[in-house]
Amino acid sequence: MIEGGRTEGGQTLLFLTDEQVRKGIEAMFFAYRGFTADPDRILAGMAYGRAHHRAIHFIHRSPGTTVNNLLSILGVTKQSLNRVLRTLIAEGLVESRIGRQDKRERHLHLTDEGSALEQRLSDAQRDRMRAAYRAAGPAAVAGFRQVLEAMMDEDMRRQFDAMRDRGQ
Amino acid sequence: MIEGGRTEGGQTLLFLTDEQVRKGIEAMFFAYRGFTADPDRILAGMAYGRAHHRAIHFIHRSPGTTVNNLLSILGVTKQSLNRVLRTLIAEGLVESRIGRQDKRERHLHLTDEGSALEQRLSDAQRDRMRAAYRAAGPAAVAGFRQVLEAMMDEDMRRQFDAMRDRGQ
DNA sequence: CTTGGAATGTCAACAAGGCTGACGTATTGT
DNA sequence: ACAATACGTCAGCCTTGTTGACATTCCAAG
Repeated sequence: MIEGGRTEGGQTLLFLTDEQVRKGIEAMFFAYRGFTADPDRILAGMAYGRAHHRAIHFIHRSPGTTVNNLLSILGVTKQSLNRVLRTLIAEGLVESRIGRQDKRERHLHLTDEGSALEQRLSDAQRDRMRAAYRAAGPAAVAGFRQVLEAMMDEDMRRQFDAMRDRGQ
Repeated sequence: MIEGGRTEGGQTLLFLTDEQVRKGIEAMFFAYRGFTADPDRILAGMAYGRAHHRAIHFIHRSPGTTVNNLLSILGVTKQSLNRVLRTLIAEGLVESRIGRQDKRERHLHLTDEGSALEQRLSDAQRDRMRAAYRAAGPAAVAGFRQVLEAMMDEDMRRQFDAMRDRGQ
């Protein structure tokens, strides 16, 4: 299906037709829809959307992160993020603590209620991801991650790799 | 990194920590950003957006497709799609031909100008995808596709597989 | 100690692109 | 003749992104 060859130098060559690459593009499109479908369904009833989910996810992932840090991870403007954070704080899902060293900074934490929602959302998303992983097998998962990482922008890859170090 | 085992029955078991699955989720998030970044940049100057890109892509992919068909592929309402199609038709990028057998249907085609834009957009996106494929290697690409397909909703997978048959 | 700049918050206005609901018009099939 | 289908359109709403302008608070350098 996808042909690969090796030169003497050991460099991998891929003989990819435009058609094969296009299938990859479309797979990405459809898969991302599935990827967001479950959290979207959960959030549909509430006054929250995908933007709230993303904020909650990364606050959960990096408790105490600053607004600026979150900004660069999410890749949106502070005004856009602020609107989301404001509602989350007002609704008691997120707590914003003034920094101790630098009192300009706000450190963000999930409240118990926020953690509960995070759990609900990520459970749904993780279930789907886990099912996909199981269906595809370990080798496929490794390849999946490799291609995704190669598809990121430089800055994002750095962010991602930095999070890898801190993670697990 | 990701451990896999096999039972006697031949069924693959994956021992995935929540952490590993979460990394997959975040990889998906960051990669999708990269995935759309290039077309977004191109479209930023024009009066078009991601929605126009998607319509153009699938009209290019299935010339003569009907509005209803496009609707179910894109997963949006007809009002939403109509807004996009209206501008594309008005700007002369898309042509809408009344069906011959069923005159209620409109068959959509790209004009030369529409094809030119499609080319620009997909060139950028394909370059990135191709680079990622090359960086990751053939085995990784196969795995990538397997996981993506497993991540889709049922209906979408059917759509996708149907397009596979017609494709290449 | 003053001041420039950084980090944050907030207001206003706007646009893209989703959505629902309602309605109109051809056309087709029963 | 009539119901259903395919499509277009108007109106209004929501989320989430954008820019621009401005206030506040604080750190750090002069």
